[in-house]
Amino acid sequence: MAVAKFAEIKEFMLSQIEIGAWPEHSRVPSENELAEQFSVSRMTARRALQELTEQGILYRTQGVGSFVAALKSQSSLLEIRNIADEVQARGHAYSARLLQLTELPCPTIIASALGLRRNDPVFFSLIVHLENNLPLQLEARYVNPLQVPNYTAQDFSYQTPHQYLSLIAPLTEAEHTVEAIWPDDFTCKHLVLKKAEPCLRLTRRTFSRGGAVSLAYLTSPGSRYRLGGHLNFSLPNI
Amino acid sequence: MAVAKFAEIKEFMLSQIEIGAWPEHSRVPSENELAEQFSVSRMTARRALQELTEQGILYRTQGVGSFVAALKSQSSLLEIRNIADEVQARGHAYSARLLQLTELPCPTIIASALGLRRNDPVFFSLIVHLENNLPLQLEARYVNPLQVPNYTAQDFSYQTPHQYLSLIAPLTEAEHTVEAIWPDDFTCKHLVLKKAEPCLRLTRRTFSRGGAVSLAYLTSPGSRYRLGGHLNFSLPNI
DNA sequence: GCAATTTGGTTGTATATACAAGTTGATGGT
DNA sequence: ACCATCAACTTGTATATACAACCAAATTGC
Repeated sequence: MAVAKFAEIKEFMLSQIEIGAWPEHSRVPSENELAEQFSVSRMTARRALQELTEQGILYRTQGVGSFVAALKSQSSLLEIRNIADEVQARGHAYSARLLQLTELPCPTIIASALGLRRNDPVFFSLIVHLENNLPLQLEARYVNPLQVPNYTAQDFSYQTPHQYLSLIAPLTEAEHTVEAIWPDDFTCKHLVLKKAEPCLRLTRRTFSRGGAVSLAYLTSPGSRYRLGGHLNFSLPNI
Repeated sequence: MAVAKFAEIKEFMLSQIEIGAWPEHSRVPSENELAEQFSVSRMTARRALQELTEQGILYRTQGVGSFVAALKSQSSLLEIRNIADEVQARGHAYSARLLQLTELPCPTIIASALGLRRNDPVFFSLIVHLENNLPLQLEARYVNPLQVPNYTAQDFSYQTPHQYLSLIAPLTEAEHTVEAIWPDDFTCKHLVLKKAEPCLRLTRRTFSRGGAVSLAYLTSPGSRYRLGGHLNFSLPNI
């Protein structure tokens, strides 16, 4: 068997969800309906539903049916906090200042991280995120233009890069490192630090189905920001 | 059916693994053997094996058999790096210096984190972890004596608290926050920092089946240490 | 001795069937 | 109008069966 039948059904259902044909919380075909549509036994259709449920794509209720789960928890493992949501969750005012949004020749380090070649065009954005008009985070982000061709046409005062990228290239994987650094003058200036202080720098590389999407450096003053919640460490440190 | 048969088989297998009857990488009964032992069909026995495999408890190879997975990945979601392993993985020499290991009255903050009452007895350890004799991390840890009554009797030059706790009270949950801080004089002294520099402080609260087990403050110089790999953020920041 | 083949055991996929357990809505009767 | 019952449908569990894919060791042929 070239590819298993239950896998075909999964692929079909995933595509329906991705293109929006089956929106969040909408009902998906029952085991019996899928079995008939795909000319398989109920147990095979069931397996597809089952595995999608285990992946957090669907939720099911005995006696009721199967439904598309909320996208945000499409993969709870990959849930990444969006700083705008964080700020608003605290009841504070979120705003952003776009400092730069251009295409530039790709530096070597970025190229290897994004699977590009040196001096290939790459998109770059530089944004300050503010909480109650106080700078909270400086975001420097490189974006793979092959994955997100319209990146530079976006209005990032309306939505954060993270929000936009989540729509265009849904996350399949994310890689992070966290460092404590001494900010350079440029960073100090944009974070409005009267004097230098320890900063937390989160380096985040995100992947979608097609490969690496973006590499972001998120720098926050230690006095104003900390990472929290459940962090899980699963790969070796450097 | 009071409890599903496949669940009974899972419980049995888990208990065998937990008591050590089935060590790591040892072979477990095949689908057919389990089916016969429990008087169920092969498909039911298969389900037990399958689910344990999805949980990372077992690994299976077609044509060969099913085996107990390495304990460290017993729950990949909760895999927490042990600094001794990290250092040794880099091919460097790991050592530790035990500065303090006592019982003391529980401070208020610690009490609420561990589910104790203020001034209840709590264990406290203070350890410096060294890489090639250079201090890499200062570990201050409070341990719930109800969960780990023999904590103060351990020899932590032989194994790290993390290793010991993993044996006594296997992790079911972990909560972290990461901050960039300015180290105090005490920390500077024990990390042998000639002058103060930004430090990464990881606060880690671990839970076992019975509840909160320990609260650890892990402080490392930014120049010598960074957190890396796949970090997943699933709960709100402060 | 060595290589090719066979054999037996294992996991992987798929089917047809049966019944249990839960939800919902319709159909009643009071 | 209200409640109880029932019918239809859903997911959950379990079985018996069949064949495919794969691996390791034994057997066979040379």
